[in-house]
Amino acid sequence: MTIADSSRSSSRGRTPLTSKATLSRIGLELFIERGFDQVTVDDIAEAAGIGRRTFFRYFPSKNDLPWGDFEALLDQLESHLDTVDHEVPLFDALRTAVSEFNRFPGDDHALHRNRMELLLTNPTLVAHSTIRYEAWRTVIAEFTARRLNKPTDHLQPKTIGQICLGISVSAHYQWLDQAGQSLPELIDSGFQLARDVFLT
Amino acid sequence: MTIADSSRSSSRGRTPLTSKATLSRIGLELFIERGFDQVTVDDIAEAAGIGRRTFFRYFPSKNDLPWGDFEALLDQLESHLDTVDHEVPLFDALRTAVSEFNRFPGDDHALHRNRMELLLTNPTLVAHSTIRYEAWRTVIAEFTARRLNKPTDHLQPKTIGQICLGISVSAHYQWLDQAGQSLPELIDSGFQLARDVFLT
DNA sequence: TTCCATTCGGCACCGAGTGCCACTATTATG
DNA sequence: CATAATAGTGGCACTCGGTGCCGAATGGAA
Repeated sequence: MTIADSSRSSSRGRTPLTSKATLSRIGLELFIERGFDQVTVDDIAEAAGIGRRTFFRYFPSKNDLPWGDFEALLDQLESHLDTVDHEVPLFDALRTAVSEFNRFPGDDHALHRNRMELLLTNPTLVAHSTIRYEAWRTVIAEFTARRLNKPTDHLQPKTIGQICLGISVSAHYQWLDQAGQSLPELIDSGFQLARDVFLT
Repeated sequence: MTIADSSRSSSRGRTPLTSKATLSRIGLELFIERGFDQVTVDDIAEAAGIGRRTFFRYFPSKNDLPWGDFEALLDQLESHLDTVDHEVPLFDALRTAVSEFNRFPGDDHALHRNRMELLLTNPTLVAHSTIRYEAWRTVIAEFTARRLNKPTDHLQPKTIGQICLGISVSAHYQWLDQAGQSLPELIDSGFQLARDVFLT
């Protein structure tokens, strides 16, 4: 078992000095404080009390730090989609799922906002995000493919995946630009506004 | 005037040893032959007969090489959109514009295919592409904003920009996967298939 | 010829990321 | 308790992309 795995139940071997979650938190703090490009991996490693080499055993790159446990959120989205009633029209199912995927309970609003500001503002992170987005799109595409009775790699589900991501991303930017608006509602609006255009 | 500018009409100073176009061609050849990650900037500089330092005066990064003169294509898209009749529904205007933007005359099909394969396959290039895409989306968003009588930074035009890009990209992937299909037609289909979902 | 603008490219440097390997901590086993 | 097996740690050296600096080379203009 490698160190990158979250839970270690097998007992042999040295105890890890830190965790992905801890490193992510420390890194995020430094990034928010000084800016992503002004923080080196050495800085993070030092702040976490580990060696630079060890850092790269927890995260494959500095860019992955701000994402935290994105996979968990993805699983959440996936299992939510599994439970959607078949009576619900595809459009509404997607709209609701994407919207709810971005509803965060109470107190981590500020943190989440800072994280998203980083991810959507810094050019390096914006570029790197494409890799994360792919998994997200796949979840949408698979659901859509099931609903439409088509293979996952068909043009239609793939396109819908891209579109949902596009709507979500552009709502995020809007959310960052203008404080006070609810992200889920912005996403919902995005779906509606897009539909308006598609109806000519 | 800097070296990055395409035409140099002012006469003073040393004559440039090469050009962006030449460098792009040389780089692309090497990338296709050996793979993007297997070619270093030193390799390209050597093949072009210039110093490594000079390379970075022509291109800000190795990642920018495969794109060639993308700006020219963008201008083309923009000026095409300027001439679209106001009677044409927005959806059709976008569908046609994006589709035609990806119609390439005759003989550079193979080259364009290789270039796109590189850009859409290599992770580094996929990541870097986001930067290029932004300009593309802006062209779409500005047109849409004009049409809808809304500010460019409004949620709707931004979202439409993202969506058109998403449709285009997913059609590109389809085009790469299955030979023999026309890219413009795939894009056209993508728009239609997306519309189908949006109509529930 | 001299001046000036502009390109060239070597050099030294930085930061991300990797392969290698010895070291250390921890648990299982005899 | 001793020892083997296992897994994390981190130093070292290296590659590669990218940048700042600065002097050398080039070619038109005065």
